[in-house]
Amino acid sequence: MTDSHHDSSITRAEKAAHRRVRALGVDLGAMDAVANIFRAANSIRNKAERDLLTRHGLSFTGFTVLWVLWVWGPRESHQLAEESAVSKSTLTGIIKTLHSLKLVERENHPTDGRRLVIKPTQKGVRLMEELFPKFNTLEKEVTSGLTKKEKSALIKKLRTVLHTLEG
Amino acid sequence: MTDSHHDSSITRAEKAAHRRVRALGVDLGAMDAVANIFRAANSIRNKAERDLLTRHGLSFTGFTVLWVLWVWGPRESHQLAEESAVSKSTLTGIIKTLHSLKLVERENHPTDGRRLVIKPTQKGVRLMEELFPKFNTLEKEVTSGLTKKEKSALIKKLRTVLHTLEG
DNA sequence: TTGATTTCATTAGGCCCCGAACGATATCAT
DNA sequence: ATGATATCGTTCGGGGCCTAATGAAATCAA
Repeated sequence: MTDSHHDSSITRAEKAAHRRVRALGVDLGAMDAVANIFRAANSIRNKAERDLLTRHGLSFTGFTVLWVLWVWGPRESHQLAEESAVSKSTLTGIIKTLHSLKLVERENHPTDGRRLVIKPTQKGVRLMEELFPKFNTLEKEVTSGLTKKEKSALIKKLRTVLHTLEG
Repeated sequence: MTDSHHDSSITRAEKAAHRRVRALGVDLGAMDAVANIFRAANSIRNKAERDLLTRHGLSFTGFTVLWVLWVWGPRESHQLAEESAVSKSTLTGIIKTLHSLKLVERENHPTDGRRLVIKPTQKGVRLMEELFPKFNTLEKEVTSGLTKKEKSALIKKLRTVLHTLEG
């Protein structure tokens, strides 16, 4: 049906949406692009939680925060919130959960009594060393329908969207 | 730096992540593809809630559910949950919220006492007729860095990911 | 130095989100 | 017909998620 060997055909939901909005002068390309970004993100998140994270008591966001700590090392709370793309109050709750799992520690800032430094524990580091390769395997699986070149093209387009949003 | 006129350069966060996992034999293309899908979805969701939905008392998911009802017409509860990509128990809460806003009605199924039919109210339909064009404008904005052809290519690749996940 | 302002993390309140357990209804077997 | 099974939506318990309000600590002003 297409010139590709991958299955990328339109879904029933998309067809119905097109029918509904056809008369409204809508940009269907923009609509489908955004809708499919959400569908893909939801699907991948659910799969990761189901197949990998829930058994360790981790939510996807908890995993993300621990990942950021693993990549960047100990961080102050507000930096960690920003790099994890959650609010400070959300982070308070996440850190509480991760702390109860003994995956992170809180330390007082050496000179500023208001600030908090979060660092991964040895257990947290070990968990990421175990989990991250498995997570990457999952990432490989869900993108296995795309060639290396196609993945690069996808990444580039998504970055363009992000730069548009930030600019 | 690239052959494109759009800004799609790598971010500081991506560079740090690459440094951290370089030695682990990881598929960076798969990693960046998935990470950027999440970043894009989060950014667009936040923007839509902030600029458009919160003032109407709608969450992004509430908007999605109302959108599904608008596109498909009255739906049984379990269908609506599936098409909105939320669990049944989540839908119960969403419907409660939408009902308190007088945007949807619940009706008993004509022959099966267990089932529930959800339908948008006139107010719900009017709100979608007002909101959807604005939402599409936002969709156009966030994808304005891409040509029509690039949008098609993006859509196609995301559908491939979704078909891989479902298959 | 001490009062006002700023900048931190946390709490409070409200909704979203899930799986598991629950009650009600429908269906199937016998 | 009636007991067992399956299928609905809801409730419950526990987090995630936000903004606004709060309280503690640092800084600035005079």
